[in-house]
Amino acid sequence: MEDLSPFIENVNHKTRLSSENMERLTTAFQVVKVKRKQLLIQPGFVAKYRIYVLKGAFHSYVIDDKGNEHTIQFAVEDWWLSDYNSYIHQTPATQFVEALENSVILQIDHQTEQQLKNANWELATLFRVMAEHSAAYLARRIVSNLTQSAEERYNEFVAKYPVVVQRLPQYALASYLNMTREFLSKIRNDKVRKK
Amino acid sequence: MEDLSPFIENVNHKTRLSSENMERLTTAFQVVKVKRKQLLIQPGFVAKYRIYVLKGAFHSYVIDDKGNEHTIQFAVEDWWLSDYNSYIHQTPATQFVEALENSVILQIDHQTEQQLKNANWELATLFRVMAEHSAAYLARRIVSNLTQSAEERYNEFVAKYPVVVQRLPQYALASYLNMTREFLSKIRNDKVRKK
DNA sequence: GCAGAACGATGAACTATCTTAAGAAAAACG
DNA sequence: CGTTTTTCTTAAGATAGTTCATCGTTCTGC
Repeated sequence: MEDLSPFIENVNHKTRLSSENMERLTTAFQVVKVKRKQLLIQPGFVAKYRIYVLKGAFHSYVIDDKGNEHTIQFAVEDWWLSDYNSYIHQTPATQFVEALENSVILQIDHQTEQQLKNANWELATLFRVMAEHSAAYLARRIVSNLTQSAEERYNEFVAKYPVVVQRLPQYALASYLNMTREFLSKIRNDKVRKK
Repeated sequence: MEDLSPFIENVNHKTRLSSENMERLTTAFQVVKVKRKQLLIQPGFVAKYRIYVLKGAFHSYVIDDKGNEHTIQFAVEDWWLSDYNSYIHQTPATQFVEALENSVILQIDHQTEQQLKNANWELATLFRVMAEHSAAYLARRIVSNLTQSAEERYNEFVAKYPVVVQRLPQYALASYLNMTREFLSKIRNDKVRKK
């Protein structure tokens, strides 16, 4: 049996739910174990699930015309993840969502989410707040990509998520920060030498 | 008297409202005329309003440490705009929102929006759908910034918003596409010569 | 615990994009 | 309208970031 308390706290932090509604919500999610390298979402298929990470790490990425992989999003414990375009609009995904470690997730499928939102005020509010927070977060990320140099973006990420950095493969972090793995390697090393 | 029909259609396209609720919604917005160069939102002040453009054009931008302006977002007729981080979380803004032309907007203040969302199911749904669409849109934009070259980003923008391009100052478009005005100028000219 | 694969470091050559500067064109506004 | 201000173009030199190729290291699955 998995411990759902991080999930419950995460949700209550967005909007306080009555215990019946929390019960409704948690039973709407399934616990799923996922092996490293396993794909949860693939281009061409509609993203059926919204995912919450109980344990482990994921990244979502696209592959461009030249065959290069670009990490769009990370998720470790207590983070949410999907291909939002695909999930929200129920259109075919363009992203891969892949486990970076053996992981345990909670997932809710789109149809169940719709039912909850239509049937229940508090739960509708929860999903609204989640969408608002996502939008605000993505807007911040766009600003940082528009205004900062590669090195500044790296420094910001390290400052914000010092623990996460340790767990991510460097090539994935590099492409998330919009630079090559080689250049990230150089940045890190220049930093060490300066000391 | 302004014609609100584009606004009404825009809203109904997101979620169908009963006529009473549409009435509630429209009366919650104020019509405001704005002169070119006028600022609707400024860094340091909390963004009080969510803005819908009835007529005219706007851009939001930040100014970085070196004094360079970066356009984050455009809005012409039938688009929505704010500093979402500031508006959603009611924290001080980091962006300017400036009129590029003499314009007419509809605006709703944060408190009124909260009241509508708390009092009314349909209207809460509307704002949820808006947030979901914003998040999905911003996610697409991040992907395009991560995977495309400067020229590809420009081509995509022209293909998507051919009319809008005509109306925007080139310096604003350049910074929105994450390049210098000079480089955008070069791209456009190379294109003409190739013909 | 070992073999094979995946990952990270390094350096040299290269290129996309930026910077600076100055003049030309266009637009704003009295 | 005319003039003042803003925006756009051009071009040369500079640089942040990429590409490619290679090698050592670290995982990882069996």
